[in-house]
Amino acid sequence: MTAEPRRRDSAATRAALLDAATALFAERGFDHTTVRDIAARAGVNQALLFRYFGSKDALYASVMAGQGRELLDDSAGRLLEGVLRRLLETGPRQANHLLFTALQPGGMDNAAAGIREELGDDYVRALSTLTDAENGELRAELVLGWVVGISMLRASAHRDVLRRADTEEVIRLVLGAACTLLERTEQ
Amino acid sequence: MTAEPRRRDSAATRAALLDAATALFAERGFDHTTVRDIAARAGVNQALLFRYFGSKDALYASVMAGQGRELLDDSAGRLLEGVLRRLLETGPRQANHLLFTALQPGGMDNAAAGIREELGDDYVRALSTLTDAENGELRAELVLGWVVGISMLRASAHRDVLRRADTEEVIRLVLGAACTLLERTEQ
DNA sequence: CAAATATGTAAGCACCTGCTTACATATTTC
DNA sequence: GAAATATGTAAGCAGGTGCTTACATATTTG
Repeated sequence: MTAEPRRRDSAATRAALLDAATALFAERGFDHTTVRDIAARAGVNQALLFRYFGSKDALYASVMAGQGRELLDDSAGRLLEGVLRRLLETGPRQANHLLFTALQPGGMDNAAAGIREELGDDYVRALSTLTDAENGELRAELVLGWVVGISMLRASAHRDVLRRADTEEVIRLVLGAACTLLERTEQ
Repeated sequence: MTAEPRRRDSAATRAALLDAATALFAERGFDHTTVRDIAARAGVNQALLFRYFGSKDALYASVMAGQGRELLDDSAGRLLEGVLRRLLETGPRQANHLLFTALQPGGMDNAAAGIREELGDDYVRALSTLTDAENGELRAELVLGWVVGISMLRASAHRDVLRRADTEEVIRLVLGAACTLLERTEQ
């Protein structure tokens, strides 16, 4: 078994491209990330991006398919708390979380658009299980919106109140307010 | 009395450009609005955009200076309700309100960046007068984040729960939850 | 009226973008 | 080992972007 890295390894370069794209899309958003940026960070020729993924949109779709649901890994009850904690604990640099690049308007072709739609639905569905009010979907959507907004503000270059704030304090405040919307609190 | 429109009128074309830019930035965001789009909607030659405003960034700064504070026109107590109502009552097309284009990451030069900073501060300052908790600023920032997130979700192409929802119902839910943050509370 | 100035127009430049092509070199297959 | 294939590289294309320039025409000024 030769453990030496092969001088050519399609799987490795594919993975490097995916990692670089994930990081850059999260940092800068879709529009402000160029295929040359991605290839450079991956240490790879940019033509390979198109050989392995076909287009920038398709690469974005791959990124979202792999990473977009990471925040959903919590049990239903602790979902909101888990989402907030992960959001608040990520470094300021990647504060503009991937999920929320999906909400930016315009751009994006149909392949990527399909992924976006599913993703939002998944979060809303998970959140709406937390309440049995008749308008549970709306309540869940409002809570999702809160998380989105907090993420946006954290990513905003000039506003640092949220970046400097204590994680536990933020979680306490948000959960306290949100539980008036999601009637069943964490168990 | 010549009430006839003059064949050449710098003030009028300047205003037309400003109006067109305001609408397009709100609809599509900064990046997805081109100077040619703006000039076309204004019915004006695009070179005039640069004669009257200097650059696309400077035009954006002018737009924000003029319109960005429109949501602030309410008395302090009713601020949140007023902001929400205006937000929810604007047509879906311009749902991506101007204020929130300012939160998109990257891009934007220094002229525009200065305006953005002030703007957010104004909203937070207005909101933080509503609570006397020691971390009032953080609480205000969280509430601002909620408004931002709701606006983002409304603007998102594929999610229409918030667009179809009853305005009064949304306001009732958000105010009910937010008052646990902004009321004169414990501690 | 004539000169000076303000306003409008068409064309294009320099740069960046996603993407493609032609080719070189490594790796596998027979 | 030779042919076939997989992987990497350099260069460039077509289209879009913000912005500039050279010029035409309307309006104001003396």
